[in-house]
Amino acid sequence: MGRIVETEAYLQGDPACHAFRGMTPRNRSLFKEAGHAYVYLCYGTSYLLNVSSERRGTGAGVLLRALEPVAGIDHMRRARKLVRGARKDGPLLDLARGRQEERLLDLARGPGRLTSALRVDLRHDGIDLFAGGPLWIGSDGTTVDAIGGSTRIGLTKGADARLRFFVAGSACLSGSRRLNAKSA
DNA sequence: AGAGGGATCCCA
DNA sequence: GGGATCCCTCTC
Repeated sequence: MGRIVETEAYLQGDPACHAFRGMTPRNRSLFKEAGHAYVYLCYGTSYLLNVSSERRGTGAGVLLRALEPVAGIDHMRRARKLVRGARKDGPLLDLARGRQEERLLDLARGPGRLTSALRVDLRHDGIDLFAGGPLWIGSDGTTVDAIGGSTRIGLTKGADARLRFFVAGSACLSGSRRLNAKSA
């Protein structure tokens, strides 16, 4: 379990949004009612987790880019060591091949690390994240002092839109120092 | 900063 | 069916 500290919005009519050219087999979860998972494989190396954010039929979502680990730290550590050896056809567990222990604050810092730490993959694509399922989002009532904003990371199209949002001052943010300034 | 990695989707 | 593209990560 972790606290979401960094997100990016992908809107209707946004060239960077996977739904920009309409519904396809891959992106169909983005068109679900707000609150459903859209998971896809990025660069052949990382699963990325998004949350659909509009009414059914409108393709838009929010990418979850970083968590501050809260509970289940050991599970995350173990999951993060599997990245290199985890294949569909092979055994999931191969701790001996894992890298060295990772810093707590880095466990879910970055969208690919986040899914790696939580073991999110294509099985979670399309599920309702507010229905008490195996992967879920909720509130513990925590509030934050300030939300920062910046341009989104890793894009060519739509790179100027300031649609990245983060908990100002969090130690668990991905992105550069400059982008993580309160208002970059 | 460079390589790896694999699915996806557009346009022949 | 080819090829550019991609919401990244790790290791050097």
